[in-house]
Amino acid sequence: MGERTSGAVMGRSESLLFLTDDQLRRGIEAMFFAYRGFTADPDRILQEYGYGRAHHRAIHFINRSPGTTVNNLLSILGVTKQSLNRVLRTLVEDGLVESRVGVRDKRERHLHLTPKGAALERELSEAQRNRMRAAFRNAGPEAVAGFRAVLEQMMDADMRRHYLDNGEGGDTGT
Amino acid sequence: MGERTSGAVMGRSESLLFLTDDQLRRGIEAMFFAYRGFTADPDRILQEYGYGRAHHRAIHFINRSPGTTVNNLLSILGVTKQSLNRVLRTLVEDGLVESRVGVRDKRERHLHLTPKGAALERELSEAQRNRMRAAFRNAGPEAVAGFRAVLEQMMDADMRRHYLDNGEGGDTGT
DNA sequence: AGTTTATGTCAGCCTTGTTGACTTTCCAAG
DNA sequence: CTTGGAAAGTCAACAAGGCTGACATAAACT
Repeated sequence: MGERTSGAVMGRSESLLFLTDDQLRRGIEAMFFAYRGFTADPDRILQEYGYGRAHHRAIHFINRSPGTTVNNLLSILGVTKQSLNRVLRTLVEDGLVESRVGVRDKRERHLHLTPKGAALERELSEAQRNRMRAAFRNAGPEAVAGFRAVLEQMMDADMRRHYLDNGEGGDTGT
Repeated sequence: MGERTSGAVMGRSESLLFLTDDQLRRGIEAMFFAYRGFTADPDRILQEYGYGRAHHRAIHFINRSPGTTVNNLLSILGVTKQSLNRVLRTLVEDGLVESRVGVRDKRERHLHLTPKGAALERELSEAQRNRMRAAFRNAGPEAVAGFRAVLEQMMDADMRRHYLDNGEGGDTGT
């Protein structure tokens, strides 16, 4: 009985019950099940249009940073250029994304959503935000702060950069 | 300017800043980047063995519920039996999983990890727990409670059942 | 002029999901 | 005892979306 706190030895310190193996396992499963819920609604919508999660990711980050380059998108998404290109090509062909040759550096392509692309983005993000909003509302502001704190710690360091690069926030105005 | 709180109209109520569209978008990206980190370490290990994430999921839930049936696993993982069967077959062939014919109902197969399977499970979950532990420790117990509260709200209702079916917990012993 | 960078593209491979069709086993109800 | 249906397994075919490797082009940099 009692708590196994694998790894570091800790001398029966009271306040570390949240680091027991069982608590960690629960955290792991929470991530697994929650991520499924998190993607479920957009996935349903995407299916109607014949797109997949990869298209959603591209659309999301182009919308977040209009005019972003292919290279920047690659470093955010962490896939190969061949993989991204396949997705991007269909989005351009279908008229959801516009690829503009760079002005200062003509090698670069700057990506923008067309009105049609922006419309799909709105549909997708609305569905996802609805679920997130319900979860946030039911859990309360304190929980939301904790949620974000833990997730931020869970990211790879180089991804945290992309996450913090916008919004930043810091204090929530307490 | 000011906060757009899409969806429900709310009369400038102070305490709902955490429900602005921008906060929700930040939450969405936090999930995206964190899930990548969450799976990164196991993915690296699995690659060495020639397995994928699907194998990890099967191993995890067989370990959590030894003797579980294929059908139960299917409802937890939410994939088709063909998909699961392909993964399960390789795990059985490779001697990581044992599939025992049911005693009471001989149609059912009860799944167990072999010592070899348990060893891989340990290696995988240790890597994943290490990251989770570091995130929990850096964020603190309050944040962990919030993290779990939000994730639980984000799950589909029928998945919450699988999540709560073990551990349960409720209070963290305040 | 030569090198590096940004992008695109072709070809082929793998994992992991899907559907559909079919079989075997075996419990349980008629 | 027979039969219906559930549980499990299998085969085949397919698609999405990862990957590697090789190669092409244009532009920028040195």
